[in-house]
Amino acid sequence: MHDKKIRKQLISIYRALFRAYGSQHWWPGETPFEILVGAVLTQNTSWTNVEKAIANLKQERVLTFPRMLNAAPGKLALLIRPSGYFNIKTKRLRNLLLFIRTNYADSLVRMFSTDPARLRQQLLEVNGIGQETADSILLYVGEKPFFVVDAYTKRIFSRLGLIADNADYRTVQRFFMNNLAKNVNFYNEYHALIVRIGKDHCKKVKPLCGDCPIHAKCRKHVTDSET
DNA sequence: GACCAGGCACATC
DNA sequence: GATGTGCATGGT
Repeated sequence: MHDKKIRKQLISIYRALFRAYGSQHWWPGETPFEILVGAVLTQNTSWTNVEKAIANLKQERVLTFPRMLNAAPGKLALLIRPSGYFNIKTKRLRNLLLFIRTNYADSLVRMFSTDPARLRQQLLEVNGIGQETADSILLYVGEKPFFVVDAYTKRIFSRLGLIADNADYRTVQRFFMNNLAKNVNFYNEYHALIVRIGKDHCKKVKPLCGDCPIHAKCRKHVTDSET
């Protein structure tokens, strides 16, 4: 196989991004619980809106496990309103917390001391927790080496010709995890850098590749696909 | 005023 | 199994 070439390419893309943007210091959040909540709130939502919601939660002092679960759902919904989908996200947050209460006695430490692969399966059974949210929780809260795949990841790496444009989540995740060392800090930074460049250069319709760090490859692929 | 954002579940074919 | 739709706020 040409695995070696692909690995080198993935590393060189990472290096180019890191040179351009430096460390992203992810996940933005002060406590594991804040990161956990942020993972749900940011579903299909810009982080600036999530920040407003989290600020509300902090101000009303409900950003702890017991207080959030004790809060009236209506009040919780009101506080997270700026992050959008506030009714469904209220349910999702409560589903997640109730899952942790039932299975791990309100303890994130206890939760992450179980087998990570098994925990991933459990998280996916919680209504409202899909693959990206589960992996974000595992990586950024639990510090388990799961590569997080998001819309930017698929967009960028399919444009680079490294994955199929219709590849499903697990396929893309395996692509990265089979070709990169399973290292938490590395996965953390790589995903954060992908989001960073995605915001600037990889809009849905027209990728803006003017000064993008992986510009040459990116432009080449875009040119190819438009001809 | 359209379009998009660090998804997910559910309905329908 | 693929494809479509509701969920909702705030920034560009």
